[in-house]
Amino acid sequence: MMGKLSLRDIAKEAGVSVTTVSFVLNGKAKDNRISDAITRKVERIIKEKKFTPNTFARGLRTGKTMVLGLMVEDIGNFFFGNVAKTIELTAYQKGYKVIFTSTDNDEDKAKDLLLTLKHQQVDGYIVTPTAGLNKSIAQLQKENKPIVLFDRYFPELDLSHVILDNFKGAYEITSMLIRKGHKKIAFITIKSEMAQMRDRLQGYLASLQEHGLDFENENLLKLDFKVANSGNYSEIDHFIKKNKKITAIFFATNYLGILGLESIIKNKISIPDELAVVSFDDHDLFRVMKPAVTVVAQPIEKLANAAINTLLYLLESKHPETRKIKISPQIILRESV
Amino acid sequence: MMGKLSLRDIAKEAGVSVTTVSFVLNGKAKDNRISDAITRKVERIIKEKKFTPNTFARGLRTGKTMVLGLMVEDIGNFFFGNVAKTIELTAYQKGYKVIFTSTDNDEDKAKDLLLTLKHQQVDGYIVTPTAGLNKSIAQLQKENKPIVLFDRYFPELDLSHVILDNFKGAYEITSMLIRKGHKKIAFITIKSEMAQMRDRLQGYLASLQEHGLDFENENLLKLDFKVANSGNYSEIDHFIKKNKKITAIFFATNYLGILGLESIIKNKISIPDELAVVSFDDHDLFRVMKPAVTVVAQPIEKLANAAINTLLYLLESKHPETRKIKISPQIILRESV
DNA sequence: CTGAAAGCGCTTACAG
DNA sequence: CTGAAAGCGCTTACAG
Repeated sequence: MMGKLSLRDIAKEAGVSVTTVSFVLNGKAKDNRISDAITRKVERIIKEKKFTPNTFARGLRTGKTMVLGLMVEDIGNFFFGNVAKTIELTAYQKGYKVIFTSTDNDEDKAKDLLLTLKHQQVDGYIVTPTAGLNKSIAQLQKENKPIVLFDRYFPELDLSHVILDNFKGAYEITSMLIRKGHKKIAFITIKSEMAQMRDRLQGYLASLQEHGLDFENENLLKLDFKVANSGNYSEIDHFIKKNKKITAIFFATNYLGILGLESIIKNKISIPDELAVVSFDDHDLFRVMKPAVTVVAQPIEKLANAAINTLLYLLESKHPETRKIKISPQIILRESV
Repeated sequence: MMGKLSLRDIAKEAGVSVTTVSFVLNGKAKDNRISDAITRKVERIIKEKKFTPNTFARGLRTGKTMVLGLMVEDIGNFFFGNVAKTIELTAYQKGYKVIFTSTDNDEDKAKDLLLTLKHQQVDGYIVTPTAGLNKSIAQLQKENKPIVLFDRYFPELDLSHVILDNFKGAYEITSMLIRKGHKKIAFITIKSEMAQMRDRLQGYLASLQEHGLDFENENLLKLDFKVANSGNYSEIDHFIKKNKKITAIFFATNYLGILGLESIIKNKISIPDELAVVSFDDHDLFRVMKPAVTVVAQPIEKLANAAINTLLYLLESKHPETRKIKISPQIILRESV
């Protein structure tokens, strides 16, 4: 009795053809000059019977699936989990479903997942790319699939993307440290070719230069991380013990910051008196701990909504243009500086 | 050129009928006595052309969608985010896609989302129910939809579920505190009728009783929380300041624990010397902070895999039986006791 | 202002 | 051992 209704049933009930019902259902009644009286009658019956059209018949016919594919690094982490949540919400309001996958920053896995999404015939993609994914993405682009890169992008591809203004965030927080009198500011980051990590480093360097400070190579630590939290604590610990001259440390990601804090606490270095600490990306820990840590925060909802709205634009526009969006980060001042 | 292939194209290429191709595709070649030679030829062509059958045509025809609906409290939090990730992975390996939704513990939203999932015609459900969702769930059950409740359940419904053994976790960690000599143990929880919160309280009470300790009402705090992190810090702060006699606090959820730690740190109470602290649910913060916090952890992968495997069993079995699974929690001893 | 009918790409009962 | 054909429930170009 439930879910077994078809257009034909509604048509019979209303005494009209399935064509008419279909037009009403799709808001094309006006365009096809269906009379108001009939439109209203059909609408009433649809409501009464709680009729919802069969997704598969519709998908088969139109080639549209109303499903979007979301590929993130790790749906289990705070940032991407909340991004997914926001995207899902907005997508649902527009009638789209979202299926998601986690790459764990593994290039081969990411390539596979992209193919899987393609086989699902998703209508559009929001992708947090791994390194090396540019070819697969370019292929998808060639097939005219609407696609939005998120959090990272490939400078060489002319594709819509939504990213944080990493340069600006790093620049501003470094400048803030300098204004507070710090001259020896360490920067701890990961070895990565991805644009967002490069931009953070550039922001740090630009701020030093602009303020007439020399960059000292011994103040830069580049760690070998494949995945967030895979981390090796001892290198950071060693670096902190060795570099007694630095008065401030800027961690380029939150998991680096957490590792660093572990080391700083263990070495009984007092924050912020002996050492000021700032980090990219907010985290519960930074907010709750004493002293709380100053961060460059990513406005999650803003980023997520920019991504889904860009994708919806690409889907709905006949001749869409590439949109490249940079969201300004938000500096949250806390007690660690 | 891509994705435009149909059964007919493969059939033409192989010089057989679409029927034959369909049988091969669905592993029914043997049953229908298709010759090995032809089977292999068709398989080769399918592979060469990278043919994948149209999901919608298949769904329309079979009524199966190969999509599962996952409804959690909040995909953005650590626990549910990682549950979703594990479920997604196992489901994909079995050829199912997963669409997810977050209820934010809002009963009306949950009801709505359940209907939405139904309209998507998902093949099965994994649901973290909110209070008051029993009727909607019962309705779904009446329609013979495979459904697994997760994290919480309705004692009055005979439905498959996968939950943590909350009673056992609370009982064991309370007993551990008592063995360490604590006699005044506070329990801070939320006002909730859901079984899992009740079981935690019961575990705490049972342990006190078993060890000959009287339950004292002033040691129990029940807070009015609708959603995780909506929290009102001042009540906890007030409770901690007021109850000077307690030597240990057991927080019934991790967000309560985090709020509590904020208060304890602010009041400069020393852990574990003046006050031992334990919490239900692990969290990054509990692991990293000094002193690290002892917790009753939920084995996320075990829980998630039990849920998806139960659902797959319900989907694949002709006459499935209800499965009610309790997973044992894991006590992680850290420095806070 | 409205309807009859083709066709999207599958699966499967039936016929041989 | 294999194929012709119906039908799942829609959308829409076409005819009136």
